[in-house]
Amino acid sequence: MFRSHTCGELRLHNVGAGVTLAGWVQTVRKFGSITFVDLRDRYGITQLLFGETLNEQLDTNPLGREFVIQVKGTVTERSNKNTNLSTGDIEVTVASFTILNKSAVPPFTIQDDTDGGDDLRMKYRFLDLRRAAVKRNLELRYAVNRATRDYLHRQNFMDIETPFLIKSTPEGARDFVVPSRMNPGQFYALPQSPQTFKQLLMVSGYDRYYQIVKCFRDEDLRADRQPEFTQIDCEMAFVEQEDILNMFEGLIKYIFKQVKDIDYTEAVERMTWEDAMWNYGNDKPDIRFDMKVANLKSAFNKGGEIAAPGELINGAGFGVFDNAETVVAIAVPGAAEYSRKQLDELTDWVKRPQIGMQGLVNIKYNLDGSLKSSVDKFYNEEKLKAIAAFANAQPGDLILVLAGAEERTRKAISELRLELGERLGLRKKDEFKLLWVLDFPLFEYAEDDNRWVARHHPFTSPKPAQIETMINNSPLIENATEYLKHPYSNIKANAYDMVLNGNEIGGGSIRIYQRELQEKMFAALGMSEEEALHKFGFLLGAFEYGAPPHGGIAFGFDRLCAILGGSESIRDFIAFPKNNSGRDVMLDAPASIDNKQLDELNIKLDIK
RNA sequence: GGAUCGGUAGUUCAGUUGGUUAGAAUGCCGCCCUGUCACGGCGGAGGUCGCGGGUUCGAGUCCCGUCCGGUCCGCCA
Repeated sequence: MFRSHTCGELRLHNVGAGVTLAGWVQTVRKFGSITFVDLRDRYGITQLLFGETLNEQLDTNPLGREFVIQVKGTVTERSNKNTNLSTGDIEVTVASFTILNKSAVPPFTIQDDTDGGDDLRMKYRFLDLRRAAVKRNLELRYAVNRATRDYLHRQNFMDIETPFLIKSTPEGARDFVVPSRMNPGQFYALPQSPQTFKQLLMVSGYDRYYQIVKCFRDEDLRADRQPEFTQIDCEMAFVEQEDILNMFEGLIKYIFKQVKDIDYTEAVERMTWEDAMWNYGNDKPDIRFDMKVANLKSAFNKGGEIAAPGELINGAGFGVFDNAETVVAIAVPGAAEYSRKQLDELTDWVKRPQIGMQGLVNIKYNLDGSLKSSVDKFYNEEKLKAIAAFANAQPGDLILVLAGAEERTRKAISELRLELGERLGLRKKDEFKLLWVLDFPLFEYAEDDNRWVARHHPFTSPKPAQIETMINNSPLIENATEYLKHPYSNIKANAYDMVLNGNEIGGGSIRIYQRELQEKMFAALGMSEEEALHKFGFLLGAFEYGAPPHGGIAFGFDRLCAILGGSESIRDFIAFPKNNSGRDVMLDAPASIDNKQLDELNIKLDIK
């Protein structure tokens, strides 16, 4: 028997018991003739006491950090207890020990507050994983996994595996490709998601499917993006959007309860995509705090008069806002006291190339009701007051105004809102706020190709009332600059995103299930009939054999875990993640392969 | 594809306007220590300042190039 107990389970009631423990040496503390050793395994730490009789043996077989040892001894009550340790009431007085394996000195300390940098920890990930902090993340991940399976199983969902070696469909993200040795010159693609397979499963009658599954996308990475990542992929037949929303807010609430012991009893808020963009400048707003975006453009008319709040007047503003396509503002609560330096710093912040604004106008709405702005020469106090009213500002608030091109400005004010929310401590890590964003546009205009692309994916169904609009209008865009006037711009999709604290954690749609409509959709995306058949003939064919109405959703599993764990980076929640450049620094992958392999695959390299 | 920050001891970092022998903490090694748990005390070893080139009497420091890493923009149906 290697061990009778783990290093996390011995308590006072075990005192007197003879035990055998095995684990890693965390620390050695020597005091002349006695030595304390903290023994660590997955379950915890137990203090070992090596008495005088073992001194000679310790001298000839010294213990170092991360040595793997086995000890036999007796559980004894400590004279000095350690309240920071679950096993802190006891220690094991060692009778004999065996070094099972030695360890080189680890390149960083195996502690919560390790001295190792990210790069080093990734290179020695197997050591990093020994740290309790990382272990807790993986435990949380497993808890989310278990809760998900538990809930979906009880709702009659069936886990069905779908293939990883599939066909490339160059719509959307870049595919990872795998050469086929048996089919020279041909390649598999790794799935960006099991999308078409789960739809085929619906046609096959497996009306509730799920899979916690790896997906692959060959795009540039971020702290919250990996080339291979995990989705909770779900699909249901015979459902409407409402059924999906209910089923999956149930799932998330169940996960909250099981993993975080949070009773999320209130209904998940819902918001249309247009409202999200209008009020937050963002399709995934963080609604833990208010600070809504005020659209000042509507506050001015051509003559420079200011309209009453709520009264919409189209036309340009005046002064510094002349010619601006969009003028937006946020009222930052209690920030009227910001110093000149702080305001300058904020101005620099929005001028960074990542934000790309020309400048930032500020209006201080002082507690005494007076107003002071960076544009006093353009606006008298009365007008500033009207702006403040438009921005829903209270005395003590700082109103920040951005002006410029619609898309960029809206994105910038959204970033500014999040930044100030962060600085004011309004984005609390332990507060969780869910949101459904609904009614996304079906199409997006792709400037580069002058054509429509599916905003979600090409299997998403339009709102039923707008199917006619799609069928009866040609997708051709006569005048690229006026694509917004094309009827397709206004078609909304049966698509929905679930947003948690400003992060998109899941998205899905009610799918198209009739061949004709699906063909029409491919055509709308500029695909020829031939092309559509070549790429998606199998799906179109399947739709001819009794495809049921269906829809689904996919959650970003890694990201969900990271948010529940209070972290920005999903890497901390993946056992063996890749770095920023898609490299596994431990394996040193990707790597070149030898010529024999290349020959077998009929591949010749021509590296530029 | 682009922006930006960083690369100095095993590790995390400091290093002034370019100026004598490049420091701290921690880790490591040795000695001492019977109640520690971030143990403590004394001593010691440890450096191609990422790499290449340039400016200079002199470069860790300035310039150019390059490699590696972080963050972000583009991209991610």
